[in-house]
Amino acid sequence: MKTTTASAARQFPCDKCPLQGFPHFQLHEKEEIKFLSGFKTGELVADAGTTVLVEGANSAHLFTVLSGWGFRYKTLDDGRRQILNYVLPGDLIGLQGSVMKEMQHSIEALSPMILCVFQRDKLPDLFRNFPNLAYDITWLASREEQMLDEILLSVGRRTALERAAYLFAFIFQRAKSVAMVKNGKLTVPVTQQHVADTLGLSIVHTNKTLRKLAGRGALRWLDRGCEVLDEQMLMDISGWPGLPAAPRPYI
Amino acid sequence: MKTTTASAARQFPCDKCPLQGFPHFQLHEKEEIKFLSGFKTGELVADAGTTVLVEGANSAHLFTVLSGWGFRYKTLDDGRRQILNYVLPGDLIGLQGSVMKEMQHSIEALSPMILCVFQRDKLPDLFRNFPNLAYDITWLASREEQMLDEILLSVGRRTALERAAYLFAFIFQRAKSVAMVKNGKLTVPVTQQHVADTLGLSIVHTNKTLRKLAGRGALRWLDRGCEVLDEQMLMDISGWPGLPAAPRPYI
DNA sequence: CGTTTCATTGATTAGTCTCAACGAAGGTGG
DNA sequence: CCACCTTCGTTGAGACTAATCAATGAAACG
Repeated sequence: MKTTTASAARQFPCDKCPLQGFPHFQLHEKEEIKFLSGFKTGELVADAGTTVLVEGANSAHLFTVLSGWGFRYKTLDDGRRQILNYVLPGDLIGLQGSVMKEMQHSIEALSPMILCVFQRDKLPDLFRNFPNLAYDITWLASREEQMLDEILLSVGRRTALERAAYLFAFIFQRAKSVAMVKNGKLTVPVTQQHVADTLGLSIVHTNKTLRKLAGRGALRWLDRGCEVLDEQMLMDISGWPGLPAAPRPYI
Repeated sequence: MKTTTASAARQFPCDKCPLQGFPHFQLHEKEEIKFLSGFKTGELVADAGTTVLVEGANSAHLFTVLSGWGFRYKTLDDGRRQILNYVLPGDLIGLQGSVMKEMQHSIEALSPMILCVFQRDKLPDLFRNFPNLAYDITWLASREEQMLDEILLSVGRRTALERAAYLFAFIFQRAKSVAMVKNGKLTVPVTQQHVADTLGLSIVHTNKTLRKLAGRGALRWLDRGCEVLDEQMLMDISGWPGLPAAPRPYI
């Protein structure tokens, strides 16, 4: 397991945060940006395959993803792994570690990532002086919960084919909202092992399920990733109505 | 489907909140209690089987459970149901409906419940003037996320027997922390259909799995509920390390 | 006293897992 | 530059887990 590579370079001052550019992202007040500039302690560049946060660590910082893909996961003692959710630009990670005692899950980079690093001990300060930002954090926590609800429904009650279709429709829509979809197409940088650990299936059965979806033209498997081709077909197969398009905050 | 029964009677003023009595629950400041008294609009008494919150409703209030059992769930179009988590005294429910546009899940009472009802539109006021309470809400949202992480790990990666053992160990510990366990025993007011919809299994297989656990003496199935007998055995079977015993807030 | 809900059980079927093997691609070191 | 190794995707066969179908009994209810 690779360790994270820290980088002191700060390429993105908060008033030029790259997240500002995304369509549904709510902008901050001047005062808030000023505070956030101090709240932010730097940037972390993580290579693909890197573990960004480890379960059990309590020294965790708080991060916002500026670019790249990652995933949250938990493992059982014997090594069985469950991927809980994927992490995309705009997502806040490490809140559990800040609010509770320690992180109960790990986070790993799927692609090179740039993370905005916040100072955990200034969080009370944020709550005291910037109620709107505090509300934003709560909003983001609620959203994560809502995503988990839907993922749990899927893993618990959908068939393998429906589950796989849901997963890629879901990822596609999330990616679309942060401008990662180019020309209606998207390449998700995962292996089939990742997909298996997300869906709660074996890797063999995952392969057979993905081939079915590929056979229908819903997606195509590439070198080391999945190209989503037909969002609508995936939604039809899974019976998933899609994500509501609402304005969203970020920190 | 029964509808909820509203009750105007207010039996519990905030300074005598029954949740104060529980061991790990953090107490509030006087000022906070004063605010909460205004934040609270009344109490809701729900009978067993009653739907407290419906998916899609956006008029939802915010509630804290004062007593009784409930569960959160989602359903697919064809009726397949997934129970997401159980709801016990001290839990805050309806936050998704307050923070996002609308609820994406429903909540139903398993036993008679008493809920503390809050006025959703005063939530910004709370964030503005009571940062500690705002932090508490975030804490509770984080905790829900953490529970969901663990449930998802279980549904995705544990065997049927491990899953069932985990479920009742988990419920037992949560119930213990709010003094619902008497003499080391607990009766959970669920049917096997509830258990099946929690574990992502069919009802037939759930029955066979529960009989195995009963055969080993870990639990006993009663009239309409499950009596947890051997917490340690359930933890051993599931390989679940248990809940951390930390002080927790409530609203 | 019929009706409904819930738990239970056996038989059969379907879905998924494990085992095993192999090919393709990429990386590494000699 | 090539031989070797590793990772990843793929496929088939057989075993096993869990779903479905079907039927029954017990208790609660109106």
